Amino acid sequence: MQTSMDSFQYNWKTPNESAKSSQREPEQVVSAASIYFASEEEAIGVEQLFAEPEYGDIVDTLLDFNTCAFSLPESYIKEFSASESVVTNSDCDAVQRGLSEEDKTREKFLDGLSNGYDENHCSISCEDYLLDIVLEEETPTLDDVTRDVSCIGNVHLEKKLADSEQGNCDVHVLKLSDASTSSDHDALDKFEDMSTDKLLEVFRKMFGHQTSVADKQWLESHMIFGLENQEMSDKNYSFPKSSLDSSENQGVKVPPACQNLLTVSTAFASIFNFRTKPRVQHVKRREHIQWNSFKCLSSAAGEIQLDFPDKWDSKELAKENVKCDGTKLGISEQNLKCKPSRGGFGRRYYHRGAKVSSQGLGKRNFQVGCIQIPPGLPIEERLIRREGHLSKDCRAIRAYNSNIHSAEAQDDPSGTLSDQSSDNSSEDDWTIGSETRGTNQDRKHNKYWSTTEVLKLVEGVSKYGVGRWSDIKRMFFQSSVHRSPADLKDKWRNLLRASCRRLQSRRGVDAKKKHGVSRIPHEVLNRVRELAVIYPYSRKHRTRISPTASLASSSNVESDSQLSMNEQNTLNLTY
DNA sequence: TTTAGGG
DNA sequence: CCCTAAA
Repeated sequence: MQTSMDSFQYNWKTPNESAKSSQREPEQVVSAASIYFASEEEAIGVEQLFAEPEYGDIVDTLLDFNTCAFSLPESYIKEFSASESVVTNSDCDAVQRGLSEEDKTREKFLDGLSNGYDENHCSISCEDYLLDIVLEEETPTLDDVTRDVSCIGNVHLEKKLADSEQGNCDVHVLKLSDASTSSDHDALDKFEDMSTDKLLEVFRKMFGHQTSVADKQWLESHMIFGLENQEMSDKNYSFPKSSLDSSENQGVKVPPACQNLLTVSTAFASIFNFRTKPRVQHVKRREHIQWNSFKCLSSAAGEIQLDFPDKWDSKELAKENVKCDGTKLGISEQNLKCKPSRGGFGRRYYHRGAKVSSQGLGKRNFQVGCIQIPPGLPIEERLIRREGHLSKDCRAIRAYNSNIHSAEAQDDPSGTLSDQSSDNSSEDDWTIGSETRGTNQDRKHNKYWSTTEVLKLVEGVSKYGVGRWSDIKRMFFQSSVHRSPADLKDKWRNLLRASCRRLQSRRGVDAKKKHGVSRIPHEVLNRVRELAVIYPYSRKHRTRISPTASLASSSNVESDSQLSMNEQNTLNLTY
């Protein structure tokens, strides 16, 4: 059986020793590691842990070594646990004896260290600790243990043969600071005078618990350090002057080198105190679809700092949110956008930082976030239908539903509608306007206005006047679900513009006629103009029209006379 | 909810 | 057609 040490990546033993020990008694190669705590707090934490009754048995033998092992990956821990690694030079059997018995206890001990403890944190602490460990390949002399002051900011791990005559028992001394050695020569001298047994006894009195570690050096170091910690606590964590090598250390200031020690010791303290260090909470930026929620949250909270994407405009969204298209995944587009970033028709995306008004979202309370609709699940349009006018959300949902039922008609079921027979003729000559424009499925319908519809609109305006779009809709477009009062208004405005354009530039109109864009009969346009005179659209609109109209009238006498003539006709017209 | 008006 | 402010 190989020694556990051999598998340890750090070469705890010199090759010589390793060979020696494996030659002799491979299974009895033992190592002991001692930890010198750099602060009293840490030492107390360990002491308290050791004082736990259930751990009392293993404390004496496994404690220090487990401390090291715990800093290692689990595999190492297992290996360490498997090998009864801590043996005193005085009693190697004790460990073996206790091991089988204390196996469970030790596991519990190790579990306890990590129990309720964030694994990451633990490993981080251990990593930090390990990073600071510097192993010495050379076998230090006895003097090194006592004199060596490696305050280079690193833990100095010294491997030492505690007793060359009992070479099968290694003692690894893990020093966190040199404070113990150089400064307290007095104490050290005292301890040196003691016999090992005496030291053991003193140690037990000092620390209040039993230990089977009978290595003299180990005992001395621990006791000296204990004394030092006492001193250190009195000085409020300022290191003893002597402990800080040559440079004088004044007051509370801790030299950088020793800050490292504190770091290390903190790692230990946190482990032994079962305390979790406060961890930095990272706010991860999530998918774009949820980003708006984050944004609103942040604005609500006011303090949360988020990593906003640099680019949050239409193009990025269009690229990255393809899957988020409301028509594809049932996510209402309205919830993805806040403010128009580009004009025109078609899909629009919104700049960051804009507000979403409740109006834009309809009645429902989808202020932020998105509507997740399970695929394949149709949505009840009626729930959000408003009086023949489909809300935007409803339209998006309709588009979604129409995707599901591909064969379904574009019109709504119309079961709620009263009469449809009246304008069958007008619906015949609808032309789908945007079919050539790509997939603008989120638009309402893209149906060009037919001539009959325009006539109906003119009729309605002549009857109700301009502005009573709801009435006109109710009277003349009752069955036309796709024509909302707003649509009528818009169409009227367009008609008005068209009529003015015609006066303004005959060439432009002709060109448009060539392209088939305008198929509105002249008579209709003239009639529109008449009505515009009778029913002023609005002051703003008039001011916009009037200059052109006056211009047209001045340049074109015929149209002017025509206008007056039409005015006359208007009075006689009965629709 | 409807209308006006900007886009 | 869409969107929003205002009524």
